[in-house]
Amino acid sequence: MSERKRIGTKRKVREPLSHERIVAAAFALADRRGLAAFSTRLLAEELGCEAMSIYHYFPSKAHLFDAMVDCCMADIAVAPSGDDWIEHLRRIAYSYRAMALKHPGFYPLLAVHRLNTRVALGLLDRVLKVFEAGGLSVAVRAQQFRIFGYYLTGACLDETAGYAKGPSAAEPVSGDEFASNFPSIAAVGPFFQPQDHLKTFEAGLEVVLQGIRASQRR
Amino acid sequence: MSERKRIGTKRKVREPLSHERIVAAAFALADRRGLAAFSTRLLAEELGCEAMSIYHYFPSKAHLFDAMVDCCMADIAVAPSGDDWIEHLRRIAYSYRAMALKHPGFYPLLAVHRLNTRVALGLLDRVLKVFEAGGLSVAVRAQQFRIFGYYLTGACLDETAGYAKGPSAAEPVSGDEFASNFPSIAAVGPFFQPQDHLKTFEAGLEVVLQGIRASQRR
DNA sequence: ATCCATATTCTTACGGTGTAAGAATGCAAG
DNA sequence: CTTGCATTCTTACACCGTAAGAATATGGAT
Repeated sequence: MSERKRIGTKRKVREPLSHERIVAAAFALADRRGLAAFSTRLLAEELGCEAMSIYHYFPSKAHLFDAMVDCCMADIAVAPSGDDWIEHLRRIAYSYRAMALKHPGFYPLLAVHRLNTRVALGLLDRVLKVFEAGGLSVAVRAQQFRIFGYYLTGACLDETAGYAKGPSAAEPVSGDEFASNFPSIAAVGPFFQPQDHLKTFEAGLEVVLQGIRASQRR
Repeated sequence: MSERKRIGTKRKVREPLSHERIVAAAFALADRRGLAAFSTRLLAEELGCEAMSIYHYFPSKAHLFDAMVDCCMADIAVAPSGDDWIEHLRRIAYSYRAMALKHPGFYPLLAVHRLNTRVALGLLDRVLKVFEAGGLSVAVRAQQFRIFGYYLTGACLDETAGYAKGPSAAEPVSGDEFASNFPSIAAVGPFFQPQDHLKTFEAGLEVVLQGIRASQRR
């Protein structure tokens, strides 16, 4: 129905390519089929174009991934939201997790990606300012910032690519063998369900935040 | 000088292939050149054979990776080492980190790998038994076990593939721009050196262990 | 020693990948 | 319409994992 589709009465059934449309399609493909299945040719198919057309917008697959990382980072809300800096960190943590869960297929790449674009550095800088606002010395906030990041990365990685989801060629161990050979795992199995993830994330986050708050007195 | 090299006076200059030799060469290649550069053909070159010869020992690259994961898991010491279960967890954590740092190039794969081999499940089972020894209820130990794992994964991932080491196509931001646009990162930069990693890991680990101990009273 | 069965290694080939080079097409301004 | 530029496509190359089967080595039976 859009006017641009019928200029010159030629059937131009496709939206023209753009950075935004390519990134959106890339997320759709990565999150639906997984990173291992991601390829420029499949992405082109998703976009209704040829693989090389993508290269007019991104000079390489790595640059496209950088743009996707930026898109994720820009999604994380770090605007100040109250007077308590710990509460501010808590909100950042939830926002970060929400971003990861929004892109479960792509997140494992983000978790191991070098964050040296301006967008990503800007986010890290703003998070560090929250630690500054808490009055932590430079050495302490360097340390606590990293610990905060360790926890977020590990938690989100587990929720998106963890024990139950990562790749492996080994055939699954049968239920019977499981119960007899790995009884301790079998016992906690019922508590490793998706509906428990949020509570677990919260519990760990509170411990980490408590550690950060305690570091204030140093 | 070994006797098998000169049977029949033919120059048989190469050790025969074996699971162990292939896994060792795979670690050497992955840790030296990184996972992105890892290929069966390069591995074959490292071994002095043709790529397809590897397939006599491992039915696929994924199976080889599984074997490498098992090798890493078997490296982690979980033998009981005293009466305090928290101290036991602490030792497991240090052992886990040592394993990760021993294979910095391979660890990022391990971090996102599905752990469903018997060796890996055996390790997880033994770690869970430590939580049982602490007297935690099944629901609580399921949660605390995961939090423990989140922290270890995130910390080791950062030390092996973190901010400074992951892949990215973006050209690095210049020092000048860094100082003026990302002053908070620039301030903590001097405290992001490898020699600080161990102290940071320890600090975060103690916080997590404190949370685990606190969960005992529930 | 010879023969054979088996284990080990290599050769060749196929369909996939990222992407370099340049040709074809579309479009907006003169 | 022509010209120039932005956009898209075609073709091609080197590399990847690995299927299929040929070549070779090895160790036991005769």
